[in-house]
Formats: sequence, structure tokens, C-alpha cells
Amino acid sequence: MNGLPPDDLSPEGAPPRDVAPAPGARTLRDVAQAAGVSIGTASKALNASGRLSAETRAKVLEVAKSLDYRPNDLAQSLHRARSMTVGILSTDSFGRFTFPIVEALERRLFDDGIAIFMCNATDDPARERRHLEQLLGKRVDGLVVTARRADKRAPIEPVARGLPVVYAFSYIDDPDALCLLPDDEGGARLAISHLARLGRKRIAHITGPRHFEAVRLREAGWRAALSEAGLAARDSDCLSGRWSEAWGREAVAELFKRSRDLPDALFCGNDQIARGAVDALKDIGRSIPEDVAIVGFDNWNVMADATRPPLTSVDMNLGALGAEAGAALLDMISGRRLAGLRRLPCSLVVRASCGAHAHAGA
Amino acid sequence: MNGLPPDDLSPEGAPPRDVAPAPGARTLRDVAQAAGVSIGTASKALNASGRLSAETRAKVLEVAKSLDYRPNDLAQSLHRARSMTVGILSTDSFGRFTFPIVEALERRLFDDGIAIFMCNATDDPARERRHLEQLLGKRVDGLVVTARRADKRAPIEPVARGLPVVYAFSYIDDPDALCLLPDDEGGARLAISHLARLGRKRIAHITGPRHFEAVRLREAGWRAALSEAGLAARDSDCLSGRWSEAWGREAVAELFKRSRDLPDALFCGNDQIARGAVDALKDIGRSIPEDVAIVGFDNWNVMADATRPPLTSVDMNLGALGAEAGAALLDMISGRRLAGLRRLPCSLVVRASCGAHAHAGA
DNA sequence: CTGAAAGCGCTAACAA
DNA sequence: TTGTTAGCGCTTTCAG
Repeated sequence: MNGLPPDDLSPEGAPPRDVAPAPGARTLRDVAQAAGVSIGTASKALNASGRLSAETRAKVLEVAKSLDYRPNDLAQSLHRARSMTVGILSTDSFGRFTFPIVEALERRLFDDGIAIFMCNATDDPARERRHLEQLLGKRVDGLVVTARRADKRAPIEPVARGLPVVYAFSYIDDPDALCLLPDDEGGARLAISHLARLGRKRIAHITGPRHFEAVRLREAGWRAALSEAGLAARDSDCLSGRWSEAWGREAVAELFKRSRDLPDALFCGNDQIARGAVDALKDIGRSIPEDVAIVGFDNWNVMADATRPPLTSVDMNLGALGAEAGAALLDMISGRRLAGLRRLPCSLVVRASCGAHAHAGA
Repeated sequence: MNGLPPDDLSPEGAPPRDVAPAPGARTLRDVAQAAGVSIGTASKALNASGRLSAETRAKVLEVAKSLDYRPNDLAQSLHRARSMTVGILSTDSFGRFTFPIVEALERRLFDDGIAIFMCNATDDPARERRHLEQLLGKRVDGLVVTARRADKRAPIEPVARGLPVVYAFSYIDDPDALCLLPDDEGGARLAISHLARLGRKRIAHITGPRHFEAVRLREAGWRAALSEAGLAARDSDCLSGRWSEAWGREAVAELFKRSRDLPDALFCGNDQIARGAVDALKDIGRSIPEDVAIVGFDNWNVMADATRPPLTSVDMNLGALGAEAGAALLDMISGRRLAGLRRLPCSLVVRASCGAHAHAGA
């Protein structure tokens, strides 16, 4: 009527103006305006903070819903000093091992309302730096670093001063860093003591490349558990090679070309080696588990289940490791100081390849 | 001297105060102050925008570096309407198939400075909704939706009004949606025509469960390519079952218990089935590729390479699919309107299992 | 060429 | 109980 700009609200719930509703989300001001309260009041209502009359609060909430209002996290984060995001940085691309970790981690963090940025640097330090740069720019609240095979890596750029970091399935030398790893040695012990308990006397070990820390630890576990069981660990019974089925076959050929002292059990460094070993044993007429019992490592289902007979295998419980990493990161974010290298327990998944059931009653 | 607050700068480059430098990153104001320019000028210098004297710019840049200044993306995003983030939402957990896609996608997007939020909803609609809610709150610029096995899924909540969405390795009914899928039928044709060209006359098909769209398409490709090659597609030569090695073995037993019309080639729905088939064929004394040639699907390296002989297999080029999804999403974010269901080409990776080389010269 | 100031959307301390 | 206001850190007109 009187030259007022057309942007005052009609009192009834009708859409205030005919602007396109699509682009740009509703803002807190929209809600406040439509509810006829101040913007501060609207904020209080939506955050259930401060003292407020029940009706105002209800009104605001209702309007907010009808407007499909969704608070802008970016703005919130700018204010509070928390972005509610963390980055996960993988040296290697995410593969069979990192994935269960990441999945569990995501789950754990999501429960606390934290979203995760996925960054893959594939062994490229420059790329890693750029990723880090990006994450810091986005003001992530923390960082999880993973790698291929639980190998030692260089520490994350000191750039990340004060930023909580958890190394999961990877580790660095710094004693102030928190590193979470599977207990490879313990896993090996589980396998060996299981076999020994089943009455196996000569347990050979076919494993991967020695430059992997995991390989060395598993070998150590093999030795330790053997001697605890009163069995000998002969160097000639420990063969190190590649992580492949082909190597499993070759190693079996090597072991069984002897005329005496043949193994009655094989502990393999991973499930692929184990499967290769099974195939090779069958090729030379040995039956499993009667003649030779087999235990693998990784408990990679597609492998373990497809092997004939299905493979008993050590599980690194990577899901648990991921969840633990998430929990630890949350702790650190909330100010606690965590450090040290922690090894999480493995477990043994028993299938048919070592004749547990056949021997169990004996 | 005269009651001035102590926060004016000493003119030389010395650290202005002795506040702890650790917590909280440097802000633009810190830089401006230390460089002795206005905050607006500092901004211009850092963004190489506006007209500015070379020396001022150099000065600001230098100070910024010495202060280890890193712009706060959150604040930037708040201002520009772009968060430079996208979400990737997986119905299924990220597995063997989604992973190559996600990896390539991440790579493509990272090249454009976009970070990606990884969300895993594992078939839980409520969880999916919460994830979506979170992503919208974080004002992602776009969304990629993946699923287990290129299966049809329900559209993302209409909530995401106007938000660019690409369905990768998954699809919905809406013709306005952009869906990227591998060309399963074309992949099957590649396999069959390869075998036919090698002189195989009776090519059977052992595949997965028919409720998978991919299974139906691959079967269609098998039929079409056979007839194009002048060969018959007999219903009894197409066996549908599980995606496992065990099924591959069973199917071979089924096919080869016939007294005549035995297949001289097998096209398998995935590499696991193919591997099972190979094992079973060897068990009944058929040699590969002489008696029976085999082609698998997925080109899953660990499987294909470990099979004896190594498996020729159809590759869905999931990396390319992921990169394409990324490119398409970028297009949509920059305003282009893309829609429709696009099928990306597969390719054939030749190994020894169909005797390509032996027959090639014939 | 540079500085001042408004504002992105939200929160929190302080007034009213 | 509610409104006002001053930022969070940055960009961008618009004056000087």
C-alpha cells in the first residue's frame, strides 16, 4: 500500500514471496523471520540451549521443519573450533586390508557425528603433501594414516602441529605417536599352538618377503610357539618368498622333495600361499588334513572358503582395529594425549583344513 | 610506554607477542597485521586478484609463508557458495567393485581441488538418510551414489533438491538421473566373439543368479554374439547359479556328464566361477585350453593370475567409470544438466586360458 | 593501488 | 523470556 518493500511476511502460513525456492538452502534468518522471532531466539530453539518458552520453541521448530531448514555446518564449524570432520590418508590405495579398517572407522566416527574425508596418495609423497594441505585447509579435527601392509612409514609432515593423528595398520618411529597394529606374532602363535594341540609334530612355515615386518613377526611367533610346544623350529622349515599362490606351490615342491622329515602341517603367511600349498599337495597326492594340516593368515573369505578343504586362517580383526582407531582419535580430539605402539589381538578362524573336528575328540 | 595495549607490532620481523603459537592456525588478520597492510589487501595478494603493486604482493606472500598461514576453507566456502567437497554414498560397503571406482573418482576430483566424504550405509535406509542429512549439512557440492552390483536402487531422497547426483555402478528409474554402468552385454560379446574367432564352436555360459541385471545382460550378449558368429545358443548351455567357485565346479559337472555335444569353450559370469570351472575340468581330465577354452568376467587379478592357466577375462574398466563419474559430476556442478543411463565399454584381457596364442596363427 | 566495511550463516554473551 | 550485537575468517564491492 504505502511503498513498503514486498518482503514483509503475510501473517498466514502462505509462502512469503514467490522467489524460486530451489537454489540455496534456507538460512536461520528465514526461519526466524517466518516464525516471527529474532534470529538469536531461533538459534536457541534449534539448539535447545538457553531458556525459552515452550511455545516459542515449538513454533520455531515447526517453522524450521516446514521450511526444510538445515543448519549450515560450515558456519557452525567456523564458530565453534570444530569442523566435525577427520581425514583418512592412505599411502597405498585402499585395498583388501585397509578397507575393513576404514569401514569400521567410518562407522565409529559417524556415530559421533563426524564425517570422514578419504584421501589416497598411492605412494606419492607430493600427492600426500597436497592432500594434507587440503585437509588442513578444511580444518579437520584429526587424521588417520594407513598404509599397505603395516609397514613403517615416514611421519606425517610436522606441518600438522598439534593435530591428533592415529596411525592405523602403519607405524612410525616416534614414540609420541599412536600406532595401532595387529599382533602378528600372537596370530602366528595361535596358529601353531592350535596345530600342536591337534598333535602335529613337524610344522613348517611358508611365508612372504622378509622385508615385511609382519613376515618377521609371524616367523618369530612360529618359532616361539613351537618351542613352547616342545617342538623344534628348523630353519630349513621356514621358507620365505612372494605373497602368491604360485609361491605356495613352489614352496611345497621344495619342502616335499625331501625323502624324510616331511612336515605334517603348514603354517602359511597368507591365504593365497596357503591355497597354493593346498593345490600343490593335492597334486603330489597328499591329502588334507589327514597327511598335512594347513593354516593360513588373513582370513580372506573368498580365498579361505573356496579352498578345498576350506582354510583355517588367522584373522587380524581389522574391523576392530579400525573401530579402535576411531575411538582413540575421538579421545585425542577431546584432549587426551595418547601415544605408543599398540598391537591388537588376532583370532583363529577354524575351518576344515587342519582337521580340527577329526582330531578334536582324540 | 603510555598504556598502549601490548598488541601492537614491533616493526622488525620479530614475533610480535609471546602467545603460544601452537593452537589455532594463523588467520588472514595475522598476516595482514604482520605485513603492515589491510586485511583486504592481504586477501587480494593471496588470491592474486585485484590490482596490487608487486612489492606489496611479494611482502604479503612472504609474511604468509613465514607465518605458515593456511586459508580457512570453511570460511571461504561460507562466502563463495561452494564447499569444494562432494559425498560418496555407498549402499553396500565398499568392496571389490566399488573400490576401483571410488579410487578413480577421488583422483579425478582431487585434481580439481575437491575433497570427498566417504559414507557407507550398508543397506540400511535409516543410516543412509542420516548420512545424507550430514552431507547436506556440510553443503557438499554434489553426490555420487554407488551400490553393490550395478543393481537398481531407490532414488536418493528428494530432499536433495537441485543437488547434482551421479549414480555410478548403480541406477534408478528416473530418466532425469545420470547413471553410469558398465556395458555388460558388450563385455559378453567381446568374450564370445573372441572365442568364436579362435574357432570354438560350442560355447556354454555358466553364470550367476538371474536376479542380477548384469547376469541377464551378459546372457543376452552371449546369445547375440553367438548368433552373429553363426553359432547356436542352446538354453541347456546356459547355467545360472551362485557367484562362487563351488558353483563353477558344479556347473561343469553338470555340463560334462553329457555323452555328446560337449562344450569346447566356457564363458563364465565371473572369475570365481571360471576358476571353479577350471579346477573341475582338470579333475575330469580335460585340458585347458586345448579341450576347453575359458573366459571369465571381472578381471580380478588375484583370481585371474592364480588360475592355472591364467584366466582370460572381461574387464569392466571400473577405474574409467569412476573417472567418468567424477568428470560428469564436475560438469553438473558447473551447471550443466546431464541425464540418462550410459553404459561404458568393457574390454577383454587375454591370458592363457583360451589359447589365444596357440590358435591365433591358425 | 590500497583501505574500510558489509556480509556469508551461525553462536554466545550481554542487554532489555 | 527474548532481542541485540559482536564476532568466527574470509571475499568483495566501493571509496579514498
